[in-house]
Amino acid sequence: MPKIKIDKESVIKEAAYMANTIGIENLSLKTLAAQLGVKSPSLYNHIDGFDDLKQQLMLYGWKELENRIIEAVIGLSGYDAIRAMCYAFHEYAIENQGVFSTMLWYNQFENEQMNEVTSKMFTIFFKVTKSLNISQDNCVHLVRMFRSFLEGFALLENHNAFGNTQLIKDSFELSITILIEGTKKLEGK
Amino acid sequence: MPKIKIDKESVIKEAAYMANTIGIENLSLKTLAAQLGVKSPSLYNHIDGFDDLKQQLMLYGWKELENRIIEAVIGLSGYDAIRAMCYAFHEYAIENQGVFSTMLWYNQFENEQMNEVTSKMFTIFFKVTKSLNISQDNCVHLVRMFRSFLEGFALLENHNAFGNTQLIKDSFELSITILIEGTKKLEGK
DNA sequence: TATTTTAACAAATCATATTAGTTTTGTCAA
DNA sequence: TTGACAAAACTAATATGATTTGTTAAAATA
Repeated sequence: MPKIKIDKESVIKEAAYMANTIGIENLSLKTLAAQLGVKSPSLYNHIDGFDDLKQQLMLYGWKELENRIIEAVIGLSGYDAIRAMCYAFHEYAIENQGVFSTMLWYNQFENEQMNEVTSKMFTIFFKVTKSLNISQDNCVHLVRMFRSFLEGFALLENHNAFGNTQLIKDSFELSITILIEGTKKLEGK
Repeated sequence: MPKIKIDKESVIKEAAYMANTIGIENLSLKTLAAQLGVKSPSLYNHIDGFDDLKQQLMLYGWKELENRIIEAVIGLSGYDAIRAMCYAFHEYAIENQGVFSTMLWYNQFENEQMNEVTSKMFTIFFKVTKSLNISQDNCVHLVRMFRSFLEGFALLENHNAFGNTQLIKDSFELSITILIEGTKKLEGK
């Protein structure tokens, strides 16, 4: 019988899948290894332990999200582009709850890779806001504002912190509208 | 020599202190017990395990924050009140990082106590927005928007996800201004 | 084919949470 | 004052999962 073969990519992809389906809090090296058909020590040939796995998941997620955002923004500009990016962010966060939670939690690892991957993502945002005749400083503030709102909203929604499910879409829509209206006031400043 | 005596309150307070100083991820029953001068099994006379402890921390935090918010809003009304509440929220979240992270993470426990304690807090917010001649539905959306932004911003700031430290206060200030300006557009709707 | 590398494995170790059962301490009623 | 009792500490044991170590089999390379 041939040995089961895994590699870094399959480990991370399976971990992402499991995190999204059974929840990040139920993901362990033991269950992940079992799912892959190996024993948990074998995972150490591909990752550097449990914390490293979660960091990999975080990087994986930011890259995936970046792709989604790039796709979403194609052919759009200005406030339409901003709105589309926000919706793409939200959609990804809701559809990939497990991975998204690592993206929230493991942004504290201030290494090269991390800064690179998130800055790359928010650079797209940044470029759009700069096209709106808003000062560089204010663009930084705006990106932070949108990012804070988007991460906070998705976190709360994923944790069922909002009551009525139906109204959540309305809340998101209205919030984005308010943020964009507010942003318009910064034009020329 | 008399035995060391602890009770539920001292356990939770010490846990809160430790979470805020050494970080929630370094808090364990072992270290907490050591800090209190007892052995970890003794803690089970006062709490129901580690998960319960974190849930208690979460409740403790929301109650503390509620008090801060109430204090902050005294004598103020309308948008001044909203602004003051936002600053109080931010200040608490930054000064109590460990406890705040349990408040973010453990809002998924959808039990009575939890709903009660957060709804109580956001009811204050809610009352202020209603005084602004904004429809009930839109008040719900607004509270969610502010909450999302506030939790997201503090999460990111606490995790050093923003670069330049100095500009963070400016980002917060500008963001609140934008949110409030946007809110004004809902008056009469 | 012979050698080297890769990566899976079993077994052992470590850390922490948790449980079970024992002992100490203080309280309160007889 | 004393003896029963309850509360809450303790020790010892168990369970689970991460991690380390050392072994081995398969695959790759020369």
